[in-house]
This record gives sequence, structure tokens and C-alpha cells, in this order.
Amino acid sequence: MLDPKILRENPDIIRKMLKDRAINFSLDDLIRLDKERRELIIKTDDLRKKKNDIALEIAQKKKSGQDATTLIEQMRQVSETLSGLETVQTRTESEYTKLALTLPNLIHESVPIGKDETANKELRKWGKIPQFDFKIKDHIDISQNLDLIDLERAAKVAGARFYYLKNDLVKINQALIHYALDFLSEKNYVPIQTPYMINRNSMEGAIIANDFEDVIYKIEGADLYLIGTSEHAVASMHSDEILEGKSLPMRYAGVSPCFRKEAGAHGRDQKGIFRVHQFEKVEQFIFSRPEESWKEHEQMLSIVEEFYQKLEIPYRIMVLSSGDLGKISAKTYDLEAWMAGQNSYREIVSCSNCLDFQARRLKIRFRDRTNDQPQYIYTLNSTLVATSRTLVSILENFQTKDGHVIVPKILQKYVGKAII
RNA sequence: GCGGGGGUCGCCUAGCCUGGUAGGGCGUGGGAUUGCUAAUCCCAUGUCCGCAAGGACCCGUGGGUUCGAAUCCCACUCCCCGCGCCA
Repeated sequence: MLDPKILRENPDIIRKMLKDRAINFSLDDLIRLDKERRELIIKTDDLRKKKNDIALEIAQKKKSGQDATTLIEQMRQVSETLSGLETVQTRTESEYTKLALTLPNLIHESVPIGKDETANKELRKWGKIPQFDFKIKDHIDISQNLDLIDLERAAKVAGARFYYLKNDLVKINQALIHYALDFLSEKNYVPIQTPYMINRNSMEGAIIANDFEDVIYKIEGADLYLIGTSEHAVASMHSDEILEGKSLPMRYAGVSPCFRKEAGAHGRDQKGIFRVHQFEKVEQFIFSRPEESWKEHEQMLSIVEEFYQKLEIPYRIMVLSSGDLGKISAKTYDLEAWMAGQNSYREIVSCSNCLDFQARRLKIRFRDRTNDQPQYIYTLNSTLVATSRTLVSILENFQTKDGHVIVPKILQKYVGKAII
């Protein structure tokens, strides 16, 4: 949700954003609805004022034993007019909200303009791409040979894009989570394990309408949705709250499984565990002051980079173009890790500044002093590690000639061995 | 799942039976006073509309009754206690 002031005073900023994102949106309808709803507020407020005045008079007359029949009749009429107007108001208000909730976020000026991912810009590369003097395998071959994964039975039991992890791969999976939490704790993040299902209201605060269709699983017969990431549950954690300025920034290390429909991804990354319906993730989530948010954004990214450097996974940092940017984000960096089996860099981290977009939907504000006007907080989120994709990179980059996999040094103490 | 009790403007609480402007305490912020501190006193302290003056809304949520609902009625929800079930 955007600040309605922008809608009234600077709609051209929004028009440009929509053009840069290549999105069709009936902005004029939204502007009209905003105007209508404000006019209705003025009218109904006025009638309520009248009602309050008459109610006061009736109360006084009754107290002093006078007849109030005329006033009561007057009151009845005002009430009737009001309730008619209220029906219109409720409808207008809900139309406005529904539309406003689908309007994407503004775009930061440093974001490259372009229609899709081809316009994303590479900022830097880190690490040496591993060279092999033998014919390398992809993560599926490696893990099936070592009895680390069972995709056929997962397909039988749950369907495509599910997997059983087995043996040491389970331990590496857990090691990644464990190490990630240790790593963020050291940086004073508050570890937090979230509910894995949240209600519609909370979900709507964190994501934008279409995502319900394409990403989010719904629990039948309940107002519950499986989270696509702990971000959804952490963002809504402080909904309807006014936070104390001195508690900022609040940095959380969210940990949870992630559930995703992956609708519309047919044919892409069909094999293995790169694109799956379920994985674990440790996520950075920050509630920040507006003026500190860009500094926090850069810092989150540098924490991510340090993490993959310690894991010894070569990567490159991309800044997403306007056309590829998620609708709730004003600027996003992706970290793409090297995956030897695919001979390419693939996305494993997404690091975004959402400004006040989620905070407005969730009504999360802060203030420094009791009497200050509360202002909307800024929210930022970044993957630290999404297990399944990181496993792909580890399996493929650390494979040996005889078909084994070296455990990255930093994880060895968690796994309990150096090679699997 | 069953029975009982509850949810009031950050926290605690009054008001509910008997419908008529939601009151008090604490905390917090600002100010006054005072060698310092403490104490005391005053003001402020939820949301929305409005340039402002001002106004509307707010008693877990949603309905209903009524001229008028925190208060009466219905449904839902969450919390607490007891019982049941259970990893």
C-alpha cells in the first residue's frame, strides 16, 4: 500500500512506476475512489455529529421530564439517511481498499529500468569457479549415487517437486540451518521460529493479491495459509502495533519451512531439488527507521555475502531491473550462486527493501516519544540461506572425482565429517 | 471436544445488573516549582477526515434491538481455570 498523499499530490510518480514495471493498473479508478470515499467520510461524519447533538438534547429533556417526541422523530430520520449513506460508504471503502492493495510499490532511483530479467545488472562476482579434471555430475546423479535423495518415492507420495532427503544430506540440511542461526545470532539478530500457517489478513499484509494464486497454499476449511517464507509471519508479527523508537532497528533471524505452489513454473527446473514446493529457510527481517533503511539494506547484503564466502560458494550479486522487481519491493539484490552441474549462476538469495509498503498494510508504526505522531516503519527482508538450493550448489561444486562430496569447512563441525 | 470465567484508549482498573458525552490509577513525554535528586502540581498520551478551526470513530470481531448500545440479544474469536483427548 502506498501513501495516499502521493496518489493525491503526485500521481505521476505512480504512473511512472507502473510504466517502469510494465504493469497495467487503473490508476484513475483508484484516484476517483479515493476522492469519493473522502467525500463520503465528510458527509457521514456530519450526520453523526447531528445525531450526537440530538441524542444529547433528548437525554437532557428526559432528565428534566420534558417531552422529546419531536426530537426522537428527528433522530429517526437522521439515522435513516445516515444508514443509507453508510451502505454506500462501506462499498466505496472496500472497493478502494481492494484496488489499493494491488498497487505495487514505488521503485528506488538506483534500480535499472528494463522490461524483464535481461535488464538486471551484475554488480560484482566473488570466488573462483571450481575447475574439474573429470566429467562432473549434476546434484541429482551425485545424491542418488550416494543414497542422499529419493525423488521417485516423493513423487509417488506427494507429487512432483517434492523430495526425501536421506543420510548425510539431512545432516547438511540441518547444519546449514544451525550454522545460519549461529551466524546471525553473533550479529545480534533475534532468532525466531514462526507459525507455519497464518490467517488471510496477515498474509495480505505481507504479499500482493496474485501471489495467493501462484504461491500460497490454503488450508481447507480454515482461515489459514501456509507461509511461503518466515518473512510473512515475521512481518505480520507486529501488525497493529506502535513500536518504540528506541527499540529500532529490530533485526530478526526467522527460521521456518517454506511452502510454495510454483504455479506457472511448468517445465522450468523440472528435475531435482532446485525448484521445489517445500524447503527450509533462515531469513533476515528488519524493522527499520525510514532514514536508516538503505544502510540496513546494504548491510543485509554484506552479511549474506560473508555467509557464502564462509561457505566457499562462488557467487555474483545482481540488482534486479524494474521489470523483474517483486511488486512489494522498491529495490532487490539477488545473490546467484555458482552451480557447477548447470555451469551457471542461479538465484539463491533475494534481498529487498520494501519501504513502508508492508507496514502500511499491516499498520506497523513507531514513534520516539509518547506525544510524537506515529510514523510507518520500513521493512526489509533477505534470505540468508534457503536450504534446498544451497544443497544443490554444495553437491555440485564440492564433488570429487570418485563421486563423493566434500563438506564445506565451516559446516564440518555440524555434520561431524569432512566428506560424504 | 465439554463445563465455567473473562477480553475496556501502552499496562491495571471502574462503568455492564438498572442503555443517555468511557472515569480513575500506573507508566511515558512535555512544562511549572525546587541547591541537586526526590516529591508535588499542570498539560499531553488510540484511529480517521480536514490547510485549519473543528469533527467523526474507538470498550475482542461481526451482526441485531433501540431515537440512542461498553451496557440488552445473537454469532464468532482469543485468553484463563477444570475435565477429556493427545506428540
